[in-house]
Amino acid sequence: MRKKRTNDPEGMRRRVLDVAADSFQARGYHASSLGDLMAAAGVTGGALHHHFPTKKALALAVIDERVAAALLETWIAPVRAAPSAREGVRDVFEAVAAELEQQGYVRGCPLNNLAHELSLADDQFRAALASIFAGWRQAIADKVRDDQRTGGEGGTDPDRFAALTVAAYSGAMSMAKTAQDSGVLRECLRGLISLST
Amino acid sequence: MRKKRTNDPEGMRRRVLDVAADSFQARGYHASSLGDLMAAAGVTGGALHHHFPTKKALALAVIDERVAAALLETWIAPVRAAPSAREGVRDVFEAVAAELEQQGYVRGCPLNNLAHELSLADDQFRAALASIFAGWRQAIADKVRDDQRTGGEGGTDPDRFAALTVAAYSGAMSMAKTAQDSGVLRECLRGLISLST
DNA sequence: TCCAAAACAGGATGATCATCCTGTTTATAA
DNA sequence: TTATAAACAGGATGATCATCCTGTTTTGGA
Repeated sequence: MRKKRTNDPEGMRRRVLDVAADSFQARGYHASSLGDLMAAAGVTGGALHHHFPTKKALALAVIDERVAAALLETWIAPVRAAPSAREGVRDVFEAVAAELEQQGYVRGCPLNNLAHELSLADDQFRAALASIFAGWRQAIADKVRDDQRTGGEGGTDPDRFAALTVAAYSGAMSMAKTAQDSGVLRECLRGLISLST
Repeated sequence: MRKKRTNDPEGMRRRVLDVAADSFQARGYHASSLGDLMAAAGVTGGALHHHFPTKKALALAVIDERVAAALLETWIAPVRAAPSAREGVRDVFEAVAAELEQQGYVRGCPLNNLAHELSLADDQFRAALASIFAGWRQAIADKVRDDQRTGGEGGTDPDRFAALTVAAYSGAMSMAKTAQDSGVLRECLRGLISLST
């Protein structure tokens, strides 16, 4: 019997973060036990504790590295790349709605899920989540300002539009998750569009 | 030493529900231990178990009796009593914002807080919360239809307006809670109004 | 008055969970 | 090669928690 082991700190860290991000979104922070995460990731207690000394440290890493990245990928980057803020917002709503429809269930927005459970519990959690919200809003507002500089988009207040968009999306996802029906997303998008044209 | 005790089933049930509703909103369902609730309500384990056999039963009672009642009081009744749907919505937003400003902190919307934590965990929770959301939207949509019947309110789609309003409010409260700043509520309200006039 | 059921008391129990601790193995740099 | 730290293993521990159980008191009806 040969003994073999290959140390792979980055890979192990990544696997734990993958499993934790998934479980936190599906079951929430408190309902996700470290034992479950260890089993799901195929990681021992010692390894987990080495990379993340506490559960809180793990959650902060999930927020900083996974939740922020997910928002960048599904919202911020597409809006920046879109021809206009309004078109970008519409496309993201529709893309998310389409994805939810084909997967058949709604787990909600990772940012909102964690924000509700953690922002009152711990100020470090709160601050980390708040800064992601702020970056989200700013990306949309900046895009509106860009549109205004290059001719389009009349007198829309960029910050108001951004706040309303983020709020409408977050709230729509809340309802979609609770009803397990992504139709609300499209309904809210139509409301946003029909009001602003 | 005289022994005295006055049975007060309704009062005891009410006190437990008060404490539980408060704690569920402030700390969430999982982070609220029955021991804490017992201490805060001044109730023994036997009494608690007599009125609510399980923690889940307690939470369902909180949802059905307290969360639903809170929404009726702060949203549905004011909107129904308002001269128009739009004015009702605006007044509620402003009333809530004013209340949050004077109390100095934001605990979020009880319905949304519980919806995020519980709707994926248990289908009975999910269904109870979803029906409250549905009633909320319907009350607003009905008010719009009333307005249209009595002359006002042009071609606004009642269901779209209701969905957008509830989503915007829920999402704005999410952000306000995470940022601990009620300003977002007013910002979103301005966005809603400026788009719809 | 008497009795059965409801209301309440308070401790027991077993399971769960996050953290910690003591080792062992692998990588790195001198 | 060797020393040192990082990476990993796996069990121990103590605390917490929801539920249950046995017993006592109160209440309302017969």
